Amino acid sequence: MPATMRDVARKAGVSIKTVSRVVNDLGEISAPTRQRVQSVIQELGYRPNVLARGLVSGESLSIGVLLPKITDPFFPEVVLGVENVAHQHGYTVFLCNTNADPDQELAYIDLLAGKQVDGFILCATRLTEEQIVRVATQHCVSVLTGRAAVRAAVVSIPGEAGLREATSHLLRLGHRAVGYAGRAGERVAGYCAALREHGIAVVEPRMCLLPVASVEAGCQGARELLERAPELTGIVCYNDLVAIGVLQACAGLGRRLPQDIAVVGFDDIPMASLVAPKLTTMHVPRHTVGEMAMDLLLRVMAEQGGYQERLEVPVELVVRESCGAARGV
Amino acid sequence: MPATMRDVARKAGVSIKTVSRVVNDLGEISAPTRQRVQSVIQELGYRPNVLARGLVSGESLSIGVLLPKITDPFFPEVVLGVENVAHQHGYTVFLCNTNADPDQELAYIDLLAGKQVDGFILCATRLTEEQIVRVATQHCVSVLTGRAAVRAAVVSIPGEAGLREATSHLLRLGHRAVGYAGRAGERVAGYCAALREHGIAVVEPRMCLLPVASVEAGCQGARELLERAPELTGIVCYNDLVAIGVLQACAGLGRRLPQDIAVVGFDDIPMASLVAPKLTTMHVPRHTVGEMAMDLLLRVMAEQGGYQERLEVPVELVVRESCGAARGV
DNA sequence: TTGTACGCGTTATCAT
DNA sequence: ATGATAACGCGTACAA
Repeated sequence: MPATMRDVARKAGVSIKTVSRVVNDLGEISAPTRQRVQSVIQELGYRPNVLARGLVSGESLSIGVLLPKITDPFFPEVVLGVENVAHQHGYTVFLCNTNADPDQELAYIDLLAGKQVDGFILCATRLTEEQIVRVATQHCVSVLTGRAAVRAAVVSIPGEAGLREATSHLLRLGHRAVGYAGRAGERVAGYCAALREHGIAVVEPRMCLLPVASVEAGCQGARELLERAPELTGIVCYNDLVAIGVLQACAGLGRRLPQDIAVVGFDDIPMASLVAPKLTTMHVPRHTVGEMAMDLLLRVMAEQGGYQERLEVPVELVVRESCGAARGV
Repeated sequence: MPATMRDVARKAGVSIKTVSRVVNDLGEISAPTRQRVQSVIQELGYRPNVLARGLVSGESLSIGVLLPKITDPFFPEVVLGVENVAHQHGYTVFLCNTNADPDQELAYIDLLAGKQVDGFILCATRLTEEQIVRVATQHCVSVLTGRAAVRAAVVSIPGEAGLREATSHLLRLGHRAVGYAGRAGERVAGYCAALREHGIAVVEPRMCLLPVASVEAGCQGARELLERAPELTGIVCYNDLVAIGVLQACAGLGRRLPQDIAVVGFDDIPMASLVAPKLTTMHVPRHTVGEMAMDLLLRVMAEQGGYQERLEVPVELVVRESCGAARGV
């Protein structure tokens, strides 16, 4: 059993309150007493019980980070960024994998609320906007999402603008038959918008909507897509995982990159520059994103309620090899 | 402010204890009372304060997972495995990045001890064995390491045996001039052992000892290594990151794989099968490893003290393309 | 079946 | 400068 304040107090021959004073460095205490207490603390290896302290103060100095799955290469760097600033401010982070299941998200929020966490960071949440708002009114929350309208404190990844840029890149390179592979949502919208801007018709068979964004799904999807629309000379993807799957499918089908077909990804995960050919992709500063999310949460917690703000993550096209226009790394 | 037991008790017109009884489902209560209390609980959205409960019970139902950096692709899957079984048993996990710095490890252990965590999982710890033992006597600890002798509860990754197998593979393929790139420790030892078994001299210049195991370090190291020992026809690596770095260096130097030179990695991280050529490597069942570590910790926590056990992780050679003997994926 | 009283380790109020 | 004492929210003896 670890030593308590009482133990220290007894052994030092002072009251509990006095021990509390030296532990919390509250001044109002004589030098000799402080010395004595401090040495007893050392001797007993006393360490304050943060839980008991939290019971009084009402804060646990812990936060919860919810994400679909830490094995998705997008998240580790984000989590690192979150943890860095959290730790800097005295917070510890609970990591929770929700499997992209809203019920599990809700369950975890409940669980952590019971542990009195001071705030939540919801990454790529699958909750409805209504649910998010509800959670945000009951707790301090910062949301990391690609979705457009969320009335909460959100760090927003501009999926639509990003895919618009990616698509435009291919279009500018002269591609006309450009397809899309990935999940539904803002990102396809960006793809469609770019086509329209360039006066190109959006045709259904050139889009392959995937339920999940993984290498396997991308590979399978690309196979179907290229069978359905063999005229494609370019494919823009929901993210890098899908793009890598597309790469594999092309390799299997004997379509060479970038000569026969161009591929663009999104996220710039570490893998992106290691596959062959190196992936052209939209770079997302994931570590910074994590820092932004935590910084934002700190503000939400400071405001204590209903705080709203919207931060846009800067994304940037990184041209590599997979689209035949290598200008950089 | 969330509702407390007292609020519920007052509103339901019963005592606190009665509320406690229904919350903890302790029987000894009449059906109508239970009904009434339960409905008030719903109404007020009451949720037990786990911290307060822990103050009494002495357990927080939280554990801490310490690792160098979650962005190292080895860890996410491990953490997922840990969290899966932790969650199954009612535990929540604090994730802590220690930057491979023993001081930060110790600091985090102290911090989490203050939060009354019930146990720690130390991944790839940089603590000395003495320090580990000390921590393990004060707390419930399970250690994930490649190191040989640690008197604690450990999940051991057989680095020596693994590298012996990797090296032997190249040797069996006819390679004689085989080098090593990576950190010092058991793994080089395995490399040396394999050479000796095959009657090949261990020569210093063929080994490149790296301070860190990263793609960059591997790339740089391989450049130096191949300059120093151009006769090499094979390089076994500390892990896949280093191996991928070696791949890059070879590409830069115009050495083709696997014709000119063979490369073997360790860990079988997701990237390993996505780079070109696909990496031959020692597969480590990382998700299982995480489960093992948490299962072990559960046993340690159950025993309450000085529990020792040693689990060996099964590793397995996966032959792909990078060593010119593709037989599988 | 239900309630009272105390303790868990800490902070905070108010005396002294 | 120092110390009683009452919270904080909950479990557990022990009564009633």
